[in-house]
Amino acid sequence: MASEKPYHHGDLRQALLDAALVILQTKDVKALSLRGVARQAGVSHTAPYRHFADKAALLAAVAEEGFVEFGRYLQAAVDATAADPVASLKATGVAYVRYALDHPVHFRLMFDCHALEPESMATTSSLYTTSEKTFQILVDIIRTGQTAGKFRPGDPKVLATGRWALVHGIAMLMLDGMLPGKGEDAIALAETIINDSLTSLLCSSS
Amino acid sequence: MASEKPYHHGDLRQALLDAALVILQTKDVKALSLRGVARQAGVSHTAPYRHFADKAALLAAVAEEGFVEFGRYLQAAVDATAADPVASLKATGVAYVRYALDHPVHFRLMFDCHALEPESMATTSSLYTTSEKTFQILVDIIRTGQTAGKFRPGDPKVLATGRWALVHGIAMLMLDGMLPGKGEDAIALAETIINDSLTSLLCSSS
DNA sequence: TGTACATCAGTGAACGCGCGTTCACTGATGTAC
DNA sequence: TGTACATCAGTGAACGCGCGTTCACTGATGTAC
Repeated sequence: MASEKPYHHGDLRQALLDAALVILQTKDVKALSLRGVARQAGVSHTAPYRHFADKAALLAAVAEEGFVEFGRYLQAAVDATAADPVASLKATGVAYVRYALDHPVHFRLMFDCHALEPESMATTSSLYTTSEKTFQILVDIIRTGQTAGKFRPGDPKVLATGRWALVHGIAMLMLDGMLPGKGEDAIALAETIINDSLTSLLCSSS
Repeated sequence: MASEKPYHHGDLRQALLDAALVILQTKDVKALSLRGVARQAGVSHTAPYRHFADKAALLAAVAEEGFVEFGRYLQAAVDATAADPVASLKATGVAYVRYALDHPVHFRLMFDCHALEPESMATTSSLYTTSEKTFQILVDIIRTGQTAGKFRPGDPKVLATGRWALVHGIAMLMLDGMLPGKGEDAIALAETIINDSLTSLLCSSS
């Protein structure tokens, strides 16, 4: 029986992150408190301080975990369309929006955390590199497509930023309830917009 | 001398909204409290209840004021380019981003408020119609451009949504510190992306 | 013009709440000899 | 194998804070006669 809960937890750090995940699935960002996370993990409200310097550090860790999972969504889309950069760009765009709709509160938190004060950069620097990697997926697709002569020339970072902004905007507007449709209808709308706007990237010759 | 502050304020409702504006210029969204607004307005912290049912109602009013000002930014861009729908679309896009960078906290609040519970819809319905009007500016440009044969055919609402998502994404990513550059450099990057992506809307014949 | 009264706008004390953080502590674990 | 001790992980009381909201109130205004 594991009912005899031991004094030492084993891996409280991970348990706290999992608890935060549970909370994010049902509550608002502002409901994500240090005390609430500890409560959800079934531990005293000061225990988290053994594993995180302060609340900001915990939030940054939660955000980073989000980026890792987010990266999986995008990578899966790339893997499914490896041979075709155009299809990859479409698929990652849809995956981007899908992640946001699947994890609305987490998604918001991930980008909120980026706006933290520079002083707390130290605790969040790994968050920064993780999110950088996510963006890199997009840049790589563009570069591959350019090499293959599918996409028009231009700084791949700038082109990727344009795609990024588009899908990020779709995701955000949907989370804020500004666009019509729910669930798969919303995804369908996102797909339409993503595909429509893709022509601006294509080589006119192809 | 107006130093003899009268018991009755005169127009406390507007004064509270102005006070909220002042706070939004320097503080975070979560620092925008009912008590803080009253403090800023130099009035007791219960006085706002004479003019707003609760905190949500005050925030909704602040958000709505934001959309009005936001609409002025966009309309000015349209007016400056009235004859040319393509130029209008570029100009409104840049104006969109500029408003967000000029009023970062307010901008965030405006879209956060939209995600309020349906139960508080009653207090915020005028917020909804105001923000609808703002979107309508974009739709009108597209429609005009289509009539003039500049833009490709298609549901103007869907096309407008694509443009909206793009500029909204740029604005959001910039506010979250995810894109490089500050001030006019940031605007320049936004302009590049906006102009680049415009080709997907143009008629290939023109 | 004057007076009685209803209405409205703003006050200040009080409520209960959850929060982040600190502190001295205790229970459990591992390590050196 | 056994014991002493340092180290680590989690506890629970306590702190001060700002918040949204309620309540009975008081000061000011306007209106009916």
